[in-house]
Amino acid sequence: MSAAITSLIDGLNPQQRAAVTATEGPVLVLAGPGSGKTRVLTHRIAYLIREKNLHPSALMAVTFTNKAAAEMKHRVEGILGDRLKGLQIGTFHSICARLLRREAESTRHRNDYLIYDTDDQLTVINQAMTEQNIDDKKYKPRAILNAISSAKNELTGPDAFIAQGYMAEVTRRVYQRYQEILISNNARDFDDLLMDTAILFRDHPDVLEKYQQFYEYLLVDEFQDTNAAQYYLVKELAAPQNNVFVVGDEDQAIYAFRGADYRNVLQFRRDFPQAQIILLEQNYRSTQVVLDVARAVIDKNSNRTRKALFTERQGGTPVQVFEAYSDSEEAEYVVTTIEEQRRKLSLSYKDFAIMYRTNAQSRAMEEACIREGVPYKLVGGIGFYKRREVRDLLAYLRLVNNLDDSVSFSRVINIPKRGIGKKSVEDFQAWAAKNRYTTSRALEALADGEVTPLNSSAVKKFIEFHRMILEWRQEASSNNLAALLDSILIRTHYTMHLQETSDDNEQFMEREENVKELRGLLDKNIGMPLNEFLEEIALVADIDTVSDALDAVTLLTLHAAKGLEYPVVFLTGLEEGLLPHMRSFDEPEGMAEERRLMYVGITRAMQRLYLTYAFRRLMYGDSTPGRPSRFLADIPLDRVEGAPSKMLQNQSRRSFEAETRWDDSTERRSGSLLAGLGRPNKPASLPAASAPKKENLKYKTGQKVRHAKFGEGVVIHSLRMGSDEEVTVSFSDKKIGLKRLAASFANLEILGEK
DNA sequence: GGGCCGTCGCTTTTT
DNA sequence: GCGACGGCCC
Repeated sequence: MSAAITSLIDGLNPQQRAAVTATEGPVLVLAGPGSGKTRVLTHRIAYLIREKNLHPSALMAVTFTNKAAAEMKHRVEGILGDRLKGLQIGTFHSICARLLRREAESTRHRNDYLIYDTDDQLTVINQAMTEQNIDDKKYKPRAILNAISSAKNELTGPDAFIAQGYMAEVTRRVYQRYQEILISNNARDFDDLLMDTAILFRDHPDVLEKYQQFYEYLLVDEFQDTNAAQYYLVKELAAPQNNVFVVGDEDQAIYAFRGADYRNVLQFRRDFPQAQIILLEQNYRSTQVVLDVARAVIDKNSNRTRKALFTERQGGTPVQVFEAYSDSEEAEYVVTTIEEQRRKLSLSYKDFAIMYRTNAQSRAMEEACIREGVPYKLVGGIGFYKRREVRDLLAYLRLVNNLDDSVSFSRVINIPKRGIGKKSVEDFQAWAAKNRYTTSRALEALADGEVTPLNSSAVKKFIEFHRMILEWRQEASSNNLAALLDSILIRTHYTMHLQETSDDNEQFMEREENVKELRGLLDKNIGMPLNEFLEEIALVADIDTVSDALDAVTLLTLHAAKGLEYPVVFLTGLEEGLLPHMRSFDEPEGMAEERRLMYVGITRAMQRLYLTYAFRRLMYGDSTPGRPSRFLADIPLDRVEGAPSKMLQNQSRRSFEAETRWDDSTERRSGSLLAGLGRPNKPASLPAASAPKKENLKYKTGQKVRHAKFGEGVVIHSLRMGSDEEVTVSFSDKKIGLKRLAASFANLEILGEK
């Protein structure tokens, strides 16, 4: 063994070493969080290239995000010290997208096909529904889209879709038409990228064989989050040698909603009984305290391989729990704590992450960051490519690339205003559909003077628009995309349009800035064919665009946090209905996934972990009461420390004791702060709000009250304590904050309902 | 065809 | 609390 090889496996533990060097045949690695799985993957790639003398192009590595792919490539280059020409590394979607372009002649699309995102998909769904007179009040387009997406992820095409029941029949009809429109538009949705590749392999054994021979070794990361289509692709490509290496952790499966099925891990063992199974159990990321908390949460899930995660980093700072009155107080606490800890521990802003279940929760955090002057970077939310002006201009670019894209066509045909209204566009599309014309064919027919239901002035405007696009098409062939965008901006007077449609100057400037940013992006990619540029931006994930260089706090959803790590992590909004999310209350599998989500969040923390929740939270514009998440009740008390404020500390401690103690007596909980813990319960029936009425208590949640000494405040909740009533009040004087008072002594004056 | 204004529904999570 | 959409009027 050469010195270079030894250094490749030096510093790896025996299990990691086994995973790196087990090159032949199927291998399944079950890797706990922080167990050095990326290290294993990169070293394995390097090992295959160095030791097995493999050409990089004979390797295919699938990662979960483009960011992870880029990082992996970078790290392998760091090990090998040279370029990895031809190494295929990327997400399933990006790898399939490229493959489908290369093999276009064996598919139903041309190689300049477009990739539709969710908004585009909904436009097509709506069109398909309108055409068939399906009421979108009765059948939610979004639900139908989800059903179609699930079907595709199971590799069920529109013809194989069997409808049982009325809803399914509606779905079947929409699916049928939806797919026709996509093909006619020369467009694919995300799921088609996978399904069409699978179909290609099924119907063209010669093509499949070519790739089977080309890719001698396969590696798949985050295997627990693969769906049926992806698993099919892995299995097909791996054959016949089956040099397939998959890494996953069932406890981190959090994408069932998009068709992922962690049982693929079990399926893999069944399909490859000769597979080597390697467990990575040593954690190099977190302290023992963090791991204890993580374990306490995940151990409540059944049907899993229990792993004995361990670390050599004994001890650690106890997990801090903070109970806030409102979402804004929670945010304030998080941000001021970051500032305080950053100074105390000499950390950078980028060492901190704030995590939450839903994107909507980012708002309060952002506002607090702005107030406190803490720099932050937001992952997800309304991303750059979702801005109206960016979408408009991209629609022009997409049309230039592919004039059959009816979605982009109907988006910009009247932007800026050209006097072509909704009615004209609908008539045009209906006429095109009736004649089975694609959009470009229909436009040509108009120019040829074919009889249409449109009036002559409308026809003239359509023809004019068509000509304009064709001219840009000429320009696009030079691959100077920034110049092309300039032509579009000038010819359409787009800036003027922006000015006219902006509410104020501030909004106008912001939008113009976005246009400039898009132009900058096009300029950076000078020489890149338009189609490739469009493909690239269609497949970027929010997380891909986050800069590591920027020193700022990261705000992200728990889903986006997968695979990342931070010295200090804040898990926020730990409330019933949020985490676990109310949408998972009625399915045990959904609840188990929420728990895994919590587990993923906890295990991102290297040194310090903060868990926070709020009594009241702004939802849909008004404040609604909440209760601490049931998952908090599973955390061992001796790993936890209360909030810094003395009073809240007591409150918090009491809550936790209460939770653990009352875990098996649901009845006693009603009317208490922790009512309903451990039991599915819709926030609509929150005992905090409804129980006092039932028990005929004097004070009700939300009431404004005055105390002789503490001043004015709001009742958080009230509960019967023997013959007396215990009222918890949040006083407007911040120094007083929350108080628990005995009603008979406190003499609270009721000032009215909120 | 276009602009204004009121109603409604909404939120998981994402390639 | 906000954006999408439908109804209404010019």
